[in-house]
Amino acid sequence: MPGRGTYTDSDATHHPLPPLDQLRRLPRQFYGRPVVEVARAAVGKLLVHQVRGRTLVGRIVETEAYRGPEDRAAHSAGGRRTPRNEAMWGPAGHAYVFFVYGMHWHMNLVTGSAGEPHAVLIRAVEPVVGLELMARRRKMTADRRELTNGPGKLCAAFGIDRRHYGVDLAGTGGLYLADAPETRVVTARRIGIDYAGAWANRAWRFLEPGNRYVSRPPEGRLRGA
DNA sequence: AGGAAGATCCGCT
DNA sequence: GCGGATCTTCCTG
Repeated sequence: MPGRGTYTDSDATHHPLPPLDQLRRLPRQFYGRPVVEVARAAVGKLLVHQVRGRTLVGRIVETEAYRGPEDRAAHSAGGRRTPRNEAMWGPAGHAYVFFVYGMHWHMNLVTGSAGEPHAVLIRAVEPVVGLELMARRRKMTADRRELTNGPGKLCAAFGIDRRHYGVDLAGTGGLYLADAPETRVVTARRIGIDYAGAWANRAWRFLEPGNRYVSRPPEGRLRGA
């Protein structure tokens, strides 16, 4: 068993991280900025889920910014406000969780000012703590990159679903982001939104180059963010 | 009221 | 690489 505030060998990554008992929850101001800025800043930060005495931590290695109502790729495109995407209009620092393809959950960070339907999709994390539980939920061994290398996969591994719709990440709940050192970030086109016309070409995907948990390597030459 | 599509994943070839 | 899974939401494509 790991001691308090330490990582086990199997949990260790090659990145410098704060001790487990000193995780600093990111404050609301982190989210209350322009969505593209938050998407970039979120890469390298820690996704933490503490529930029933268990702690899961993942290092965010890939995000995407969605900026409705102009952004045609966003669920808030055109200002269509429904019970499903309602959380996008809410205050910064809350979670927008949605269900797609009849079986997958995705998690977003609501950003900017209330009334601006902007959000950051968390597309991939590098597992850091709680790999055993993640592996059990994902029905695979903990050494595989498929554990958390996609937006639906990481939600399955972390047990994130409808129960987390709208929760306050900057409050006192068990789901939140924690601070971690900056890392290298590059941009790319967003994935799976080819229907969005010119908006599909925006470089609003942010990722840590070379990280094996990135859902899928970007096409073409990498551009620094 | 009905159908189509979806910010995906998985297993098979 | 490809197609099927699976189901909620939204618009009538």
